[in-house]
Amino acid sequence: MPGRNRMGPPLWQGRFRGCGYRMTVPRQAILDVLSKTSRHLSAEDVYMAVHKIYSHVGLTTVYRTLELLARMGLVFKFDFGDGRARYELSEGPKGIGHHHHLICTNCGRVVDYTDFIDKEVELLNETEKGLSKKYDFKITNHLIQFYGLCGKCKKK
Amino acid sequence: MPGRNRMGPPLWQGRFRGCGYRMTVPRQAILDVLSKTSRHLSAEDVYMAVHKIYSHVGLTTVYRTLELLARMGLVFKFDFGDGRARYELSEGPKGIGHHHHLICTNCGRVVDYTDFIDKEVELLNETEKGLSKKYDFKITNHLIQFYGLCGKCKKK
DNA sequence: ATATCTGCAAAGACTTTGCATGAGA
DNA sequence: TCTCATGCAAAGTCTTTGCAGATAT
Repeated sequence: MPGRNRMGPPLWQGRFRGCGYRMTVPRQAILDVLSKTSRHLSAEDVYMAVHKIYSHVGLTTVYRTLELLARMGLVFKFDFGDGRARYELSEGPKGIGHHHHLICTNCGRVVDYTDFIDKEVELLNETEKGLSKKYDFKITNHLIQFYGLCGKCKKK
Repeated sequence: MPGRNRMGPPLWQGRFRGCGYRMTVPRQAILDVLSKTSRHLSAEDVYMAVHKIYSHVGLTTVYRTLELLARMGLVFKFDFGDGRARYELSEGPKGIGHHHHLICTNCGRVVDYTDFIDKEVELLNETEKGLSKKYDFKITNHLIQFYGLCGKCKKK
C-alpha cells in the first residue's frame, strides 16, 4: 500500500470546476506525480508512476489528462527530439522552477539550467510585449532550448 | 518537364564528401526544395515537392535525407506541437533568414518573426558562452518559441 | 439525475527498418 | 569495383478515437 492516499489539498479543484471539468482520482493522481517529480516525464512515465498506486488508471486517461492540463495551462509540453512528448508542471514563466533546456543532439541528454534565466526572462518579457502588439497575440508561455554536444559526445 | 534540371552549383557537394557521404539526385533535389521555399516544411511537404520533379524519389529517402542533413547541421528540425516535424535550412544562428517563432496553441498558426532577433541573439550568445563553460557543452544552435493565442483565437 | 470521465481495444499518424537493387566516386 | 544510397513494403512507436460502463456534483 504505497502511501500518499491522503492526497494533498485540492488546490486545483477550483481551477477545474471553474472550467467545467471535474476533479477525479486519476486527475489528482497525475497532478500528484507531476508535482512530486523533478521533471521531464513522458506520458508513459506518468502512466507508470500513477499505475503503481492506482493500477486501474489507463494510459489513455493519462494522455487525455495531460492534454487537458496543457490546454488549461497547468502543464507545459516539451519536445526534446526523441519522438515522445515530455510534460512538466508549468509554474508560470516567472514561477519557481522555471528553467530552460540544454539538449545534446547526439545522446539526447537534457540539462535544466536556471543560471541565466533572469536576464533571459527580462529580455523575453520585453520581446513578448513587442510581439503581442505587433502580431496581435496573447502570449502565455515561451520555450528556450539550446542544442549541441555534451561533454561525452564532444570527445567522440 | 518542370525546369530547374540544371541544378544550382553543387555548393553542398564538398560538405557531403567531406563527411564520407555522396551527393545524389534525391539529396540535391531535397536541398533544392528547402532552399527555395520560405519555410516550415514537413517531411511530407518536401516529399511532395520533390516528387513533382523526380517522381521516383520515395518518402523514405526524404526522411533519411532530412535526418542526415539535420545531423550534418545543414537543416534544423522543429516541433510546433502538431505531431509532425518541420524542417528548415539552418543558415546558422547569425545567418540571413534566422528567425524565431510565435505559435498559436489553439489553431497552430505559426508566425516567423525577425524583428527582435538582434537583441535576443546577442543575449543568447552571452548565455551560450556561459552555458558552454559551465555544462561543458558545444552549443551549435538554439530554439526560441513563444506560445499563445493569435488574434482570431483570442476572440473566441 | 445527468453530463462528464474512464478503460479497453482498435485505429490513426508519423517515422523507421529490412533487404535486394541501383548508383556515385 | 565497392561502398553507399534508394525504393518498396512492412513494422514500430507514440498518440488518438469509439463506445459502453462508471463517476462526480
